[in-house]
Amino acid sequence: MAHISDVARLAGVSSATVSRVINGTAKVSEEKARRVRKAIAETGFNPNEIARSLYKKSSRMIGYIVPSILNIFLSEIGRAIEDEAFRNGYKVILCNTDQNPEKEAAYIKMLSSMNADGIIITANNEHLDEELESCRLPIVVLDKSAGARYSASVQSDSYEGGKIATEHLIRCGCRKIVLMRGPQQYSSSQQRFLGYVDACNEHGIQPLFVESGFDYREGRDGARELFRRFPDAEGILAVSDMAALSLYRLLHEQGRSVPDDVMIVGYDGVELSELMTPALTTVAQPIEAIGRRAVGLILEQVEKGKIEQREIIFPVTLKLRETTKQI
Amino acid sequence: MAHISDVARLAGVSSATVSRVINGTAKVSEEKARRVRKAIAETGFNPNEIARSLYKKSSRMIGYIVPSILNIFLSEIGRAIEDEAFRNGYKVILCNTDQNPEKEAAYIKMLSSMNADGIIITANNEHLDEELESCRLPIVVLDKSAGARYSASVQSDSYEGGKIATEHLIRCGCRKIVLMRGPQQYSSSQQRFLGYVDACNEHGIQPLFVESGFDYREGRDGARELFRRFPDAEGILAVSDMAALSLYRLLHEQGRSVPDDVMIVGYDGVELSELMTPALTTVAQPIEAIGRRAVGLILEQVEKGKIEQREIIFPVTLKLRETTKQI
DNA sequence: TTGCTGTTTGAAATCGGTTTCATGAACATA
DNA sequence: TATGTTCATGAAACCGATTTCAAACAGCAA
Repeated sequence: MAHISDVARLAGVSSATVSRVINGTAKVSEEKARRVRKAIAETGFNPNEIARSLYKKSSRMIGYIVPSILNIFLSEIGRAIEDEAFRNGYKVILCNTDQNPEKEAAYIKMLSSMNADGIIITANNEHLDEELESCRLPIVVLDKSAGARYSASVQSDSYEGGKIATEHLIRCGCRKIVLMRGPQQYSSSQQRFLGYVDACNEHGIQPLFVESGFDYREGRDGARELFRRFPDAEGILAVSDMAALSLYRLLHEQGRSVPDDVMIVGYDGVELSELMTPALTTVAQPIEAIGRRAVGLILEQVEKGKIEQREIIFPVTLKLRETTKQI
Repeated sequence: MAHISDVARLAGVSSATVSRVINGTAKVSEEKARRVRKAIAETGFNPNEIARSLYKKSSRMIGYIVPSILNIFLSEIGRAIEDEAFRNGYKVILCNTDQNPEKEAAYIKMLSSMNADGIIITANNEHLDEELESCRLPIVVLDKSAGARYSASVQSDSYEGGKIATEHLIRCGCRKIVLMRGPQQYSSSQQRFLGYVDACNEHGIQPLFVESGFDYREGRDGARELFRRFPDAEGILAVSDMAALSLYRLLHEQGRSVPDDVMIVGYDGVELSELMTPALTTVAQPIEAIGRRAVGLILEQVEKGKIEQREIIFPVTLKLRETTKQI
């Protein structure tokens, strides 16, 4: 691999001049600039990003820390993050934690020692606060947990999401509506629960719920619990689209028909929700916008050089499809 | 952030000694080692990985280059790669190319300039060969394309996959079997096609096929084409589990019942295949093993310091579920 | 021609680690 | 006691860029 000094020698200039031509950081005579460009082309010089990072104290990397990349919602957000980062000359480090606190801590430490420029994180672990506190990076959380230190949060309106989904089921004629409630350490789960409860109260309906995690497997467990406790549920608010998939499967096994016997509203609005059969009525989050904005906030903080707290909340939309039926 | 020199000063030793204690690269007297460890704890010293990488010419990073992380199969493999990499102290850079040759080239260049230790790639782009050629990194391809330069390939037995899936449909009584054929620049697609054709020929059946890409959307287009050309298909070999999902949806819309009117066999064996309704009969690839092995091969080449060609082929298994029915 | 200003330019310092290499201490051997 | 050997240790070189700073140079006025 050619070094900057090779280019400099070939062009008959100093490496400082080569650096200036590459980065446009100072004026270089047209004559020398031409020679440098020629030498770069001839040697196929590709500046060593590590050396650059060492001096600049920035590696143009953003860490994306998630419990599991198998969570389709998080992977769709990851897709948007990667795209926006790439557009801006940044790379994304994928950090899958399996909800393992040690892995989370290790990744945060690692990102900081790699001069990463920021962290985008979804994690419900209180132990993390300490780690996040000690690292000076801009941190954008996608799930504001109560006391955590972070520079910004990007979310969608979970209260509204819980509320409109519930109201929709009520309009569909459901009276016995059960919420699969997400882990309550996430503020989004709390908000959604509140929206649900408020909608119920406004219509004189008794709020009912079971606890559930977000992924396929946890969703299935949550659904089993739900059927045991509320075998006569008429409408179900799933914790996620993936959980809705598991839920539907269980209903199907029981010979119950959707939406005629039971109605389902999913959450997230992942691509899959539209493609599954039956197509899932769901509360869609603006996934693309969330991912892009998260990156945007990191870059903003990097440019400004200072960390200032921001909270972004996007609106959600209800997608009416085949797992609910309005009368 | 504390530097190694701060630790050295506090412990009353040189930074060389601190480095030796951290890395265990040479003997240090127990007395000094103790002082160093104490100083590290007191300062909260976290070695700068970038500085280390610069000298060592290794950043302990592996690039994972894929057309789209939204492809569940690739994201499940990515999960295994991330896990295995982390176990070995490596990080994974997520490189989503959207099949965009420029993005692919940019990522390869970037990984090489970052002193990455290897690349794991799924890409069908011939233009890439040039880029891959010029970078000295170990490269593991997950889809050996004909002439590309790579150090190793990890795949599963696509010929066998195509064959057993076809034989299964034949055993189920299908005579009119259509293959959704994947892009033929992938050797895996070619092999699967061959397995399909051979199975057909052995049973005196006319091979039929349409072209299709792997993801939801491309799968839906492929499925539409299939129904136009072969409205009376009895059995369909989907190009992927995700395509099978789209396919099922279309059949459902047409009021055709699965498996009674038409049977479907998916491909890949992603988690979703088991959870969708009806559960998908599919040819399962050993996803976990493929991901782990790919990382293993990279690490092997890094240790040996030399690149030697290897080709790994894992066996596939047929998962019998609800979209086919043996008579 | 001299003196002044303003711009190009390269030598050297810098980023923060790791490793080499020379030194000196400790110990064994003659 | 003199000599050889082993081993822990720190100063300095190194990785490959970027940036600082002072010198060289060009342009212009007097």
